[in-house]
Amino acid sequence: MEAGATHEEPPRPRTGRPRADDRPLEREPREEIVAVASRLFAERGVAGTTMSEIARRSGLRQSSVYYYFRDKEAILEEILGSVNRVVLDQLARVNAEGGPPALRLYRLIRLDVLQLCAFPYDINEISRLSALQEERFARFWQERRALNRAVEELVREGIAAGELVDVDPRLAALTLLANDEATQNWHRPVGALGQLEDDGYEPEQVATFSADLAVGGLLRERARLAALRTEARERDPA
Amino acid sequence: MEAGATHEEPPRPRTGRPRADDRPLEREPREEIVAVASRLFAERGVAGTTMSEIARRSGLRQSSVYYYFRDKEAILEEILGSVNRVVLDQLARVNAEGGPPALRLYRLIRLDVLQLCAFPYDINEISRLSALQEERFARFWQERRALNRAVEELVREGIAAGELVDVDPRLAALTLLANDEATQNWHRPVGALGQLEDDGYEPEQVATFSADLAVGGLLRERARLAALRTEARERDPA
DNA sequence: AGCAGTTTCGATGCGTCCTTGAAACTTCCC
DNA sequence: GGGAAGTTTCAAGGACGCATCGAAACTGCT
Repeated sequence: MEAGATHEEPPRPRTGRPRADDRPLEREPREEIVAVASRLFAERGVAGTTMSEIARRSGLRQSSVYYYFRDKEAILEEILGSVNRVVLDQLARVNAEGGPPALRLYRLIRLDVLQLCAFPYDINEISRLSALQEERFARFWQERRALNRAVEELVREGIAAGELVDVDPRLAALTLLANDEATQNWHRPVGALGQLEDDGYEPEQVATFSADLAVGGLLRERARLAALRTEARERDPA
Repeated sequence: MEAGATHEEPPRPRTGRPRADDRPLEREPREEIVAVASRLFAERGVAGTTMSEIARRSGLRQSSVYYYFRDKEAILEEILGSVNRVVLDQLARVNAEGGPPALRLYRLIRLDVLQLCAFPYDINEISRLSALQEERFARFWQERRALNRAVEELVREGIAAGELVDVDPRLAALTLLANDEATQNWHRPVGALGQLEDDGYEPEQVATFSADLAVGGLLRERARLAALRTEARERDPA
């Protein structure tokens, strides 16, 4: 992990008892488990995903997963640890680059939806689970609240600058972020909401449309929207 | 149930073995179960709700629930049977009353959000569950698709009439309805997303804001929005 | 060769929940 | 009063999934 050897690492023999399932492993077992679990959680929900299944798809036996994670929720914790971080980082970057609030808001929404399409999760179920174990998911909620405050501030700035119509910034932030989370409900790479014949819209289309709708609904001069869209796409290519 | 006696029905002695829990029952056991389950499903999810808990809150023992419903999902089926029906009925009424497409769209969104705030459910979990048993939830999805098509048509009309900007009606319908379902993610009468300090916005505020944002984002002349809002509120008082 | 460290396995205990079946207690009607 | 029908309870049967434990199978070093 320290020097060189970034490509074509020769499959150095792993220490420890060999697996019963002898598929060659592509990445670190821990990462593999997280990737597999992430997908399954989104597809079937946390409650609906068994440790057996996670193990099976990771090329392990059920009990071996416990070598890497204390329990199922430890896996979830790891997944949730990065979800909001990514968006918060993007936000920081967008704010650092500057530009009018409306543009920054547009960019953030678009990026948020793209991120959620790539790593979907059911905010609702997360919420229910974390209600049971507040401490364990404290960080997730803390970052989620930070995101809310940031969007709130963005809206506030936009109003002050005369770019956006006069709305309640807090209510707007809550609604905008909830809408982002909703998008992935029906636009899922796999499985869910398959009942909805969603015609396979690409994440890019979905993200752009969501941003258009949201910012379009807040902008005083709708004519500016096209310019915002163009600039956002240029600055944040997929 | 046939004639008169709509108020102050004397608690006519029920036939059958008396309950261990001797609270007087306010409504038909079946209805009581549905009401209780509906609340619990929204609060903890279907998977997270036990038949024991449903029974307990309905004043019954666990196994007695099976006298009324074959299994847990039969209760869910009953709940989902009405969820979309209500909105579809409202839509039919709105369309019958006529008026410009933008107004009808505004009214529908507002009513939809109000309905979802009153009877929240996790569309995501429903989707996962129904994927496992397609037939049982066929009606729900059928009606959900009808709703999608109706909104699509509304948007199409609005564009044709020159009221709305030129968007993909299908993508718009999917997004708008998903957004409605999102609102209840954070605006819950009880429990969920409590981590989000949502300042107790009233359903009316939430619904109006959602409709403002959505229709505002589609309307060519944003100046018309205030009038639409006023008229919608008059025609559909809470 | 042998010991230490690492990774995995198989078996098992435990708890939880769903579901069923037979019996108990009630009112209703003949 | 007695049988029929309706409603509920108690008790028990399964199924299933989480989590733990001790042992097994490997590498690497001495």
